[in-house]
Amino acid sequence: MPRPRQALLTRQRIVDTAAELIDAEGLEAVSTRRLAAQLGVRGPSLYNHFPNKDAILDAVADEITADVDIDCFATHEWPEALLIWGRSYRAALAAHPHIVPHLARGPGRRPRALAMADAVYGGLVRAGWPPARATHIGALMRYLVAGSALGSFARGFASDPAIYVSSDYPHLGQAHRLAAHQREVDEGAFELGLEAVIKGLRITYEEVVVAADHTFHGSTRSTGR
Amino acid sequence: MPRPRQALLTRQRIVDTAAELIDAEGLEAVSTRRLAAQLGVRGPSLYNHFPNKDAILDAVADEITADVDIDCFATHEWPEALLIWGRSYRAALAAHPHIVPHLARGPGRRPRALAMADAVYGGLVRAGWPPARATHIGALMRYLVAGSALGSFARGFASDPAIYVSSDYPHLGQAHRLAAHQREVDEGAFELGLEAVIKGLRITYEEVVVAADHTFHGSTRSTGR
DNA sequence: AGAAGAAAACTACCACCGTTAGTTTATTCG
DNA sequence: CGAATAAACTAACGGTGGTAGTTTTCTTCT
Repeated sequence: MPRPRQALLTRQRIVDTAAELIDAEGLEAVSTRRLAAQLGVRGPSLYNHFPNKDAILDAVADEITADVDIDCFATHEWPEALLIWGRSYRAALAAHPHIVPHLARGPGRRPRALAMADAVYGGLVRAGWPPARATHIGALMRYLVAGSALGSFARGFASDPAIYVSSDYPHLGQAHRLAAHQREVDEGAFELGLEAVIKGLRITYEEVVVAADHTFHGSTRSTGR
Repeated sequence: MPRPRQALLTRQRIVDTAAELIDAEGLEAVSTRRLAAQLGVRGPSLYNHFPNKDAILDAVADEITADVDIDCFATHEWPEALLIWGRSYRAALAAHPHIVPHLARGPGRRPRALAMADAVYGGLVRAGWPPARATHIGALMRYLVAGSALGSFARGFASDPAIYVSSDYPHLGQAHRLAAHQREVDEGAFELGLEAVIKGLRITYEEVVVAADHTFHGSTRSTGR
């Protein structure tokens, strides 16, 4: 089949189909040939629209982060903004957990990931956080979001109770039940962590930012508080 | 070459060589044929010692977590224990960051990972944390350790400044420098997170565990909230 | 309008991957 | 001593990401 009268593929259609395949069967199930088949086409045709497979996954990842709320950094104080952003970020990823391992490689050149990093960093610095601390906070939030959305903790436990009855693991008698409650566990752990982090950061903020500001009071530095 | 007079391979030698290869060239560089070549042997010979490639990676991962300090849960109060355990866990993984993506799939059947989960969970429950909370705390710590050891945040930024000068990202002007400071950033973020989490958990502990214990003082029951 | 060039599908490969089957020979066990 | 096991091998299977080159259609330029 040579060039068809009406193009069979679009970047958008490829991205959408890849996302469906990832959600349904996981990252490993996505091969160029399998994805192409789903699109009614042969493998190499994808390379007319993307330079390589990684670029396709990048596009999927970028799309998934499209509706993460980053405006909150312009409209809320930093602690509330972190809360809103973190929850919407996690929700976006948890809806497509299989893409998270790809996403965990870093923002790379995905435009929305960069815009997000920019908004977070900018918001925190504007609030008075020292730049290095702002970077740390952004990284820290990523750890929580990615780990929890991936479900890396509970998912790994087997649902077969026999594995955990060994006397080597006296406290893991109920561990097989984790597999069934994975979503609740990972969401609960995220909420616990998010709130603990923000509580802890408020304390640090008083010590580092507000106290320092008093020392140099009258400086032009904005504190956001 | 048939069976040699002296066996060429040992499980230990395979695991060590795999670990070296992973550290030197990353997870993707490890193929059965490549690993076998490094051992002076052909690919399929590995299957005389391991059932499949995944089992080799599991063994590497388990070895790496060998010297994580979990005794601290028997010898220290829970906040100090979390601090010691978290730091030694992170240090162990950060020494071999390329294995972290494999490890992030969960404890699976790796005995040391299970022993660790057992010690953490047992220690927290013994300290009075409700079982569900103890699970959450363990998961949360894993998120921090894995995310930070993976270097997932800073590593992803390109060292080419040109990418970040776009007016779309007004605050990322220095982002290209993150690539050079990756280790410091990820370690700093981990420390910030660890301390914030423990600060936050201390507050929660007072509210949830101590207060409840006063209410039912003298009872042996642990409370769900 | 007609030529030139780009675009989008294809087929045919390439080297590599994890894994299995079956072979040969050395060692170990009964 | 014979049988069974163990550890290496070769050969092969189906699958992978990706490239080269072909055909045809669509678009663009003169």
